[in-house]
Parts: sequence; structure tokens; C-alpha cells
Amino acid sequence: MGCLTMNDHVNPPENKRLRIINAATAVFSRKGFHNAKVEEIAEEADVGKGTVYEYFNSKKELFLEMILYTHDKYQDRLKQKLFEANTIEEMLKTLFEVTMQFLNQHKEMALILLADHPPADEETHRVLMEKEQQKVEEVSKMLDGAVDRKEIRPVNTDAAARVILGSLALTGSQIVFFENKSELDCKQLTQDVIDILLHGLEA
Amino acid sequence: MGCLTMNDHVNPPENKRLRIINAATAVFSRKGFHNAKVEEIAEEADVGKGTVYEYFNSKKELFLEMILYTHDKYQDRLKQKLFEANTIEEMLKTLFEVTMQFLNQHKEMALILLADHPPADEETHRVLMEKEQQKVEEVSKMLDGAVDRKEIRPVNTDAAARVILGSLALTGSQIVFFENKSELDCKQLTQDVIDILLHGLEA
Amino acid sequence: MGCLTMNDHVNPPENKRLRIINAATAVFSRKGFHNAKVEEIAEEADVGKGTVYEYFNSKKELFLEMILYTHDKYQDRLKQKLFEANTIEEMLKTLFEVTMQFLNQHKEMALILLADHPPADEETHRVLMEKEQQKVEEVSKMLDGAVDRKEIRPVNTDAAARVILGSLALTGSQIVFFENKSELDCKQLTQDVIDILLHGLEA
Amino acid sequence: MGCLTMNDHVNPPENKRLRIINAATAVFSRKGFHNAKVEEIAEEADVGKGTVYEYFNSKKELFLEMILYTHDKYQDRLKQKLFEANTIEEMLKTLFEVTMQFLNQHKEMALILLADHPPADEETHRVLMEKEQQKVEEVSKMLDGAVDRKEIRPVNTDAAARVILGSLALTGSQIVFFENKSELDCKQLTQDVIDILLHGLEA
DNA sequence: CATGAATGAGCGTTCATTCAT
DNA sequence: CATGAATGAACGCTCATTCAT
Repeated sequence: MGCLTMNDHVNPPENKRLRIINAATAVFSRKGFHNAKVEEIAEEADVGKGTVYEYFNSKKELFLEMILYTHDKYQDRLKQKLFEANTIEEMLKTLFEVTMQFLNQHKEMALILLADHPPADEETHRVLMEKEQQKVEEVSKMLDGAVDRKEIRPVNTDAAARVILGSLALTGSQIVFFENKSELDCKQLTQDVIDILLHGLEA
Repeated sequence: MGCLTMNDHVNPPENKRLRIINAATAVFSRKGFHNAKVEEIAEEADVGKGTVYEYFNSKKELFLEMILYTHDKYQDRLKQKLFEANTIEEMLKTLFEVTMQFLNQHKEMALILLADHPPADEETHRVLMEKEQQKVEEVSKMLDGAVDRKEIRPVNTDAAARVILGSLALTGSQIVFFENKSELDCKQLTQDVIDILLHGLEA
Repeated sequence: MGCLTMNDHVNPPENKRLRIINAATAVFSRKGFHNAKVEEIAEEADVGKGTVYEYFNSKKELFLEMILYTHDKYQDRLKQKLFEANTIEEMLKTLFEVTMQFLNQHKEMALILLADHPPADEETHRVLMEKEQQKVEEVSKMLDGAVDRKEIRPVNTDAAARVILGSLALTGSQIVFFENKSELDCKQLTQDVIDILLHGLEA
Repeated sequence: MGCLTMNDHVNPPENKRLRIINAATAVFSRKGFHNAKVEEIAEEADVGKGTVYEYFNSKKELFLEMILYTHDKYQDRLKQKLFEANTIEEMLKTLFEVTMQFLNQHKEMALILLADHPPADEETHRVLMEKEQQKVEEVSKMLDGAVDRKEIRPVNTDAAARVILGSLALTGSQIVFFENKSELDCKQLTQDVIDILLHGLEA
């Protein structure tokens, strides 16, 4: 767009910072934290290697900021959509749809967002764990609301949140890892998972 | 001890190979793939650094073999226990119990087994994906049996397998990451999860 | 203050150049040549980093100019004071006093002025050596005068200059490195050194 | 010599460690601490870059160990020779001769041994200061003995030690920096300096 | 087979210098 | 003249891998 040049003038530093974050997203996702080279990120962002260190103090910090940025983008989109959902089934559908859509758009990021293990160090790990725990709590609250509205049984909503997020993760990994699935299959899989979540396995 | 020396004589090579695998399990689990040093593994195995390369061609190969070995040990124990289970509920209970027990014993390994993204390279990633897919298929088969026995509804067993394994993973990560849970809480959480899996969320 | 602004108008470029030299003196003294950062000097001088390069072609050049400037300031003060001294003893006292006073005021600079080895490169080294040689020659001349006046024996004044300047350097380093000396001790040490220089060690 | 190969067998590690120390002496002396590259030291020692780190934890540590090693070598030779000296004049002659001889053989090292300022960091600086202080104290003791034997006046021996060591340093730097001096000039300069030290400047 | 000393490719980070504004 | 964002050459250090013994 023509306005890109304009943005360069309006907000040059943020613009460059964003370019680096986006490059980092791509490279870290392709290579993982340890195999990604700062130089490669700089190249992808079309800036000098030193410039990366003008905006971030270290590779680790860049990684963390990148995760947080992506995570927030995902959560914002999710919250906005969830606001429009009324029943628990609609909520689950929204949760799965938004997640799958996000994964399709950021296939590269998925491994990192889905996988919850320490990519770099104690500090990074701690932050990621907190984000994960937040997710569990948010879904838990969502379920509490549904219990109050008598939409679902008075189950242990903490346990239920884990069942839902776990299902979501493995369904998502399916999509990310095996690209040969048609969108139809994907929708069907989501539908079936939600059906099981709502009605259980038993006859 | 004297018997250690005896073992050295009875089966020196396999014994040493196993010592290295076990050391690798410990060190990789403590440090992760990239932060683990071959030298540290050698020390832990009480062999020379060069010896590691007598049994494994590279750090990557050692990592992969170690994962496979641990995975097999887990699956063997699981299969043996599942053999004794008759109903689907018993099976799920066994699946969760064996997994949690394993995680408690190999807390260190958990992050790597739970996390499903490439710790090293394409090849390793592929092998891990295959193992994961196998797991989905095995649970899927188990469910097919349950459907045949009319124990559970004729659901999409592929979807159901993902729901179960996903729930298992997130419940497990809870146990691994937050050590302050009592065993009681842990059992209760497992119980609640299985209840939701069997009977669903809906009222 | 208002007069600072006035100076800015009267002699802006020289003023800024001087501000940079003074900042360089402070920073180089605190950190040494290699650990001092041009950016830090710019900050201390309250100018932009680029501005430093308007007045000096490189970090090395700035360092050299700074040394020369400080050295000249020291020599000017020394010459002025030496003019008032009549006997060789008074001259030595003046030499020691002015030097010690200067060291106390520029403790930071001392290490660099005392140390006579290349802080940066060949060129800088050469210039510093020349300055040092000049010092030897000046003291030598001062001694020639004293010999002519029959104040001191007809010794090799070149050798004598080295004895004096060497004693000065080590006495000075004492003051710079060990700050816990009282001014009394300092004066006494100076007195004792001069006594030895004049009357020798022998009984 | 043929025995070099033999030494390789007798004491390989110490041999290599020594080769690195010697290479470090040469390179640090040529370039100074900050301009010396570890790789260059490794090349000079004819070992791989990594090998340097097998024997020393860091560039700084290597530098310090090199200084200590050279310093000790110098002091050992000095002590041994001083043992043979009886009068204070002989002692001073020995001190100057051994130092000058050492400087001629290790011209490269001289700048660092003579100059007493921090080449790298706080720790290194502290160690070098201690060594310097030791030297002052040793000379001081030597003088105390001479005072006891009524060889010299009861001067402040601390001050006298500084006069001597200072003269030594500046005389030495003369020799190191200006290579064009004949050995005769050198001996004469030394002789003149000692004369002044013993008999003073005054008529 | 076993060893561990030796190696060097590789990477994160720094900072003097430049130049568009 | 003044600026400071951008740059990339340079270097210390790590560690998987090799190979002589």
C-alpha cells in the first residue's frame, strides 16, 4: 500500500520494530529458538544485524516479545469473536474456529504456541507458563458462566478447561503438521471433537 | 558393587550403551536438547566423551534413540496394564494412571514427550510425529473396540482419540509443572476429566 | 546559567569542542581507552554522538588530543610555578608539589599520564613517547642550570632527570592508587624523596 | 633441540600450556591486551583456538597468568643474583643489571611490566598492584638491612625504595623504547644513575 | 574398544563510524 | 552544523566431533 511509505514517516521506529518482530516470528517458527540465527532474522527484516539490538537487548528478549505479541494478537481476536457467541456450543465452535484459522495463518508459529516447554531459559519458560495458565483460567471462567446458565452440568470446570484446551491443541497440531487435510475434513474433525466434548463418549 | 563388575563382563557393550542412554535421558531432561552437552552426558554415564560416539553417530542420533527407548518403555508398561482393563472407563483410568505415574517417575522427560515440536531437526521431528500419530491410532483402535462392544457411541474415533490424548497431555503438564499438587488433587482431577470425557459437558 | 548561554554565542564551536575534550578526559580516565564508548563521551558532553565526529576524526584522535590538552595544562601550570623557584631544592619541591596537586585533581587521568605504553596504536604511542622525552629533556636543562650555578655536582644530567622523574612517577602512583594516605603522609613522603635525591643514600 | 620431542612425551600438557603462555607473552606485548586476538595467540602457539580455552578460562585469565609467569621468572633470577651481592652498591648494580638484561630479552613484555595501569579489569589491576607493592616492600627491606649495617643513612626506606624503583623504570623504558643505544651507553647510564642514588645531587 | 586432548566452525553481541534529515 | 538511527566488521567463547594413542 502507498501508506507504507507514509507510515515510515509517521512512526519509523515502531515500524522497524514491527518488521523485526514479524521477521522473528517467521524465522523462529521455521527454525526454532536455538537454530534461528539473529543474522537471518535481520536479513528477513531487511535491516542490519546491529539494528536488531537497537530494539531488543538480546535474542532471548526478542523471542519473548515475539511470543507475547503473537499471543496477544490471537487472544484479542478470540475475545472479540467470543463476545458474539451465546451458547456454550457456539463458544466452543468459535474457540476452535478462531484457533484453527489462526493456526492456518501462522502455521509457522503454531509449534511454539502449542508446545509448552522451555525454549530458552527459566525466565522465558515462566512467562510462557503463566500465559498458558491464564488460558486455562479464562476457559474455566467461560465454563463457570455456562454452568450458572444451566447450559452444562456442574462439572469441575478446571478439569473441563483442560479437556477442551487439550483437545484443541491436538486437533490443531493435526492441522499444522499434516497439511494435506482438506478444509472439509478439518471442519468435520472440529465438529466431531465438539460433539464429544458436549455429549461424551458413552452410549 | 561386585555385581556391577559382573554385568560389565556379561554384557559390556549393551551395558555401556544403556548407561549412556540413561545418562542422556537424565541430562536432556534437565537441560533440553540444545543446552545439554555431550560431555556432561558422558560424565553422567561415567564413560569417556569419545565412547559416546562409539555407540551413537551424533548427539542428534543419541537424542532420538533416547526418546524412542523411553517411549517404548512407556508403551510397554501401558499395553501390559491395558490388557487387564475390560470396560472403556477402566481403560481410560489405566491410560491416565499409567501416564501420570510415568510422568511422576520421569518428570524430567515429560516436557520433551509432551511437547510435540522439533527439538533438533527435520528428521527427529518426523520420527516424533510418527510416534505421536501411532499413539492416536492406537487409542483410536481401542475406541473402535469399545464401539463394537456398544460400550460407547459410534463417534468419530479419530476425533475422540485426539480429545483423550489432548486432555491427557494438559492434565499431565499440570502435574509436571506445578509440583505442589497433592496426590489426592491429582487423582481427583483425573477422575473429573474422565467423567467429562465419558458423559460430556451438557446437562 | 545565563553566562553559559552567552558563551555558547560568543564561541560556540570551540566551546563545544572543549566540552567534548573535558567529557573525554572524564570518561577515558574512568574507563580507559578501550572500555570508553564514544556514546558515553557524547552523553557526558551533552552533545549528539555524531557531533563528536564533527570535531574529531576518530576515537583515537579524540584520545590523543585529550592527552595533549591535559598534558599542556599540566606543563603550563608547572612552568609558571617553576619560574618562582630559585634553588634546585625549591625546584624539586615545586615539581613534586605541582605534580601531586595535579594528580589529586585528575586522579582519573593519572594512570594514563603515568603509564607510558601504547593505549591504542603506534601513532599515539609515538606522540606520547615524544612528550615523555621532552619532559626528560626539560628537567635535564633545569639541572644543567643548577650545575652551572654550582648548586649541584656536575652529574650526568640526563641520568639525573630520569632518577627524578622516575621517583616522581612512583611517588605519584602511590598517591593515586592508595587513596587512604593522609595529606601529611604525602607531604612527608615527598620531603623524604627529595632529601634522598639531593643527599643520596650513603652515610 | 632434539629433546623438545622428548618433552612432548614426558609432559605434553604443561608443554602446550607453556607454548600458549609464551605465545601470549609475544602477542600481548606486541599488541597490548585489547588489540591482541585470541586466535592470533593460538596461531603463534601453533594450536587451535579452542585449545587455548582448554588451558585458560578466558582471555583475561590467560593475560594474568602470563604476567604472573613472567614476573616470577624475573624475580627468581633477581633474587638468585642479589644473594651474591654484599654491599648496597653491588645490590643496586645487580638490580639494574638483571632488570636491563631481562628487558633486553623480553623487550616485548617491558611495557606491561613497567606500566602499572589496568589492562583489563578490576581483578587484574588488583593483582598487578599487589605485585608492584611487593617489589617496593622487598627493596625497602633490602635497604633496611643496609641501614642496619650502617652502609647507608637512616633514611625513610619506603621513600628510598620508590626513588630506586622509579629510576629503574625510567632508565629501563629508555632502553626499551630507544633501541639505538649502545650497550656502553646503557652501562654508563646505569652507572650514573646509581652514583646519583648513592651520593645525591648536591655538591 | 576406550579415551580425552585438540580442533575450528559458528554465533551472539558490541560499538566505532556513517549519513540522511 | 547537529543529530542519532542504522550498520556490519570484528571478536570472544562454546561445544560437537575427530583421532592418535
